[in-house]
Amino acid sequence: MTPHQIQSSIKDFELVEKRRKQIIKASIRLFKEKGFHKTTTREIAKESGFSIGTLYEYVRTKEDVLFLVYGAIYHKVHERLETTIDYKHPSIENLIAVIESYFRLIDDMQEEVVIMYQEMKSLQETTKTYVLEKERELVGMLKQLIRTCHPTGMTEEDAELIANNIFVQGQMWGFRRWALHKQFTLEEYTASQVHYLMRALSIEQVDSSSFFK
Amino acid sequence: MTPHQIQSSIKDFELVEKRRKQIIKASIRLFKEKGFHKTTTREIAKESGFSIGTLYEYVRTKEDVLFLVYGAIYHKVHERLETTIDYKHPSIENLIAVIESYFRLIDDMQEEVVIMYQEMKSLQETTKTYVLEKERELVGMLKQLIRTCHPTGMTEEDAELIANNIFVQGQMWGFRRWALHKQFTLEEYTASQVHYLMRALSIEQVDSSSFFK
Amino acid sequence: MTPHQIQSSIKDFELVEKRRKQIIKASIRLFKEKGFHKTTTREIAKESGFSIGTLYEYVRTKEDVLFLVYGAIYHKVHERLETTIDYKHPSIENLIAVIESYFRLIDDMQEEVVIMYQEMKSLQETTKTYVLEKERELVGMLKQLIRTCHPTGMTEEDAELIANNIFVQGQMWGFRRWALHKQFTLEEYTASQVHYLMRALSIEQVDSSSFFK
Amino acid sequence: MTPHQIQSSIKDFELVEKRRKQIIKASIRLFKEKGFHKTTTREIAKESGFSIGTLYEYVRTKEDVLFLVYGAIYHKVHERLETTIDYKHPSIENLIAVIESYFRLIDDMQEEVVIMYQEMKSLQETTKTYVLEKERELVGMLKQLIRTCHPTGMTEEDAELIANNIFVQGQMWGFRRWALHKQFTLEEYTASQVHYLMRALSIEQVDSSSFFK
DNA sequence: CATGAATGAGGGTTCATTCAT
DNA sequence: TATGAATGAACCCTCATTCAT
Repeated sequence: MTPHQIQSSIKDFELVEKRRKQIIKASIRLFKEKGFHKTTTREIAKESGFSIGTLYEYVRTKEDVLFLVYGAIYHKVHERLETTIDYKHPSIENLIAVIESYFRLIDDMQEEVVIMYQEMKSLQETTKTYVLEKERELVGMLKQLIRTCHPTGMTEEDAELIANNIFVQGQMWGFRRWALHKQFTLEEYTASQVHYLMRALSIEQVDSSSFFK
Repeated sequence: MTPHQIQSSIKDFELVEKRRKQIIKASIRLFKEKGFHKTTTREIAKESGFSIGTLYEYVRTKEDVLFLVYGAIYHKVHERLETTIDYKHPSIENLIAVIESYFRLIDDMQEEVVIMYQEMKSLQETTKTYVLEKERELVGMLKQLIRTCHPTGMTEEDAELIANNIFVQGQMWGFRRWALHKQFTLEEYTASQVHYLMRALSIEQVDSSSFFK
Repeated sequence: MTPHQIQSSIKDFELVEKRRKQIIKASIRLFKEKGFHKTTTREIAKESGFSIGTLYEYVRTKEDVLFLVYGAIYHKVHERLETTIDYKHPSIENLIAVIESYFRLIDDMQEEVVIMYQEMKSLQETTKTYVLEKERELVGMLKQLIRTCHPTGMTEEDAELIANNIFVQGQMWGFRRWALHKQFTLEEYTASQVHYLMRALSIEQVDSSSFFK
Repeated sequence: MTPHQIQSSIKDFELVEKRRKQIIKASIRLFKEKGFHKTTTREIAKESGFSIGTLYEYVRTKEDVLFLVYGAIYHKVHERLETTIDYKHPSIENLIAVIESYFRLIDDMQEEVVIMYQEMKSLQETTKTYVLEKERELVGMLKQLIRTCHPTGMTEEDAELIANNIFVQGQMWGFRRWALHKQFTLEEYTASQVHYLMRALSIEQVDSSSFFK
């Protein structure tokens, strides 16, 4: 199941898209503030700019709303990775660029990241499966890049671990900002993590990024 | 505010302790299964072995229960770090031992970790403050060890980052097990993370741990 | 008020008739299956072959639909009695023929009968009045026939009672089929009821009907 | 499933009985007036004399309430038949007495009878099965009496038919009172139906009942 | 101290009806 | 005439919390 398959009684496809965007935007705003459970469907409807009845024309259940939000977040991340990864000429430089770009995206979406981690238990099995699938896909993209760009090659497992580390370090910036933001700007955080990553990968750090000189 | 300050109408302090232990145990079992929100106070009372009325003699609100659970979890982690860290003779070997020990604890408490991440938004401000305080304390312990054991010294910031990384990598083992457990045993995971950490810290890996040879 | 007086915003009378026939047909199908209350206006519109908006061009409220259905059912029964009753030469034979014919109609309309009995409470006062009026009219037709065909005459009350009995026995075949259809075919049921009726009326049963020999 | 098996979260069995009696009484009052569907659970609670929350301590769903009502009605009828039927000395006189007694009961419970017929479609399969089962049982009691008391014996089918007729004629007095009560008192109605029944059974009417002389 | 019956605010969802296009 | 998106009152049910026993 994907977010696009959520049933709606509205026939006009473009309208569905438009309204769902409204719903997603409103929901993120609300979920950030109060969490999924404490947000009522009425609030979602109101913040979306229409009535409760209308909300339920575009969504079957409250959980659908959460699913829509997940879908939107993953879509954003996927898009970002997709456009930044240089599949044709994988390189350490590209890996670094991808990390920077990914961290910057997370910085923009800080709260969304928090939502993702907090509400997974609220999903039913089918939707949870989809979400995990999506996560795996994203991590897979990083992993692939790591393997192909590493000069001496890496085992599947090592690449998996590093990819997960990078992925989570990105999210960390979102969900542990109370711990990190006092000491780091985004740029510093990124630079440091990249720095340690390069060392971990035993790669001579080059001046590839604008952050190092 | 600390968990011990939660008000109870019962005078007998030991009884309070005993009952709260029952509550915590029961709650963790239930929260693991269905999450905090979908668990009812009635269920908590029943699983704890007494009536709903009695539950409310030892706790003022449902949130208190969550707070009690958080307190118990932090206590466990704190205790573990406390007993493993060798304050008198900090060393890389000790750091590795601490990491191993911490990861092993997380492995035992996998679900508890999930609970922590999922329900923070449910906490009210005062309790949330306490929880973050506690986290900072735990990360601080790691940070301190890292700084003191590093041969050439580290900046405050670098130590903070590394400590956070380690802390989160531990939790990762709990909340991303669907991604990691297929490829790694706990031992492999620990070994790999330690391996990369050592490289990141530019430390010649020694056979200090039972996991390396 | 009669079903024909239900207001419609459409001017074209023939179109109104046509659309209402569609509505009635669709509604009966749906009411049979799920009852009036559990059938939604949207479903009625869809099953009728047009949009919800269109439905409301031909009907003012959901209750109007029910009223339309009642009207159609009564019309059918009325028509049947009308064409079978021999007003000019009332006779026991004709009474029997009418009963047979009526029972056969009920057999065809089993579910419609059920609908009638189950949803009367849903009607508002004005429509309920109409429905009861209609019932009285139908029973009156039977009653008239009974009085005129009885050799020795009957009191008003006795005829009323017998007419009601016959009327209800017909409906019984519809709404108690779970009890009756196991033991009787329609023919057997009719024959038996007629048989006992004749005895009750102290009439020597003749071979008037195809069912007796 | 029987009404007694409806789950309740209340442990005190006697209290459950008491509260359910209140619910049944209140519900009958309301269902009579507005029908099952137009009666809200809040109204039931209020009329029962307690809060909506309390209602749901004694009943799981609104349908349970309907089921409780059915159960109560059947219980009454069953009890009446049970105490009136003379199993040891079945006789025409006893049959007549039973009919009189049954009709009188129906007269007392007129509205309840209406409820029964109108809301069956609202029952889910399991409860519907129970209800039909109960009906069969009641009709079966009448049938048995008819067979055993008839001087020359009757076929199974004939007894079934007559029993159903009697049963439905009783109910008729309840649900067609708009048609019958103008012309008959209960006593007259009973007398007439018994009169025709005796003729139908070819039994010389005796002065067995107080209604004939 | 323990019990569990009672409470009622509030939540998710439905659906008859309207009205601009 | 026909459409279908929009509306919001109202429904059923849950569950944290209280309090008399």
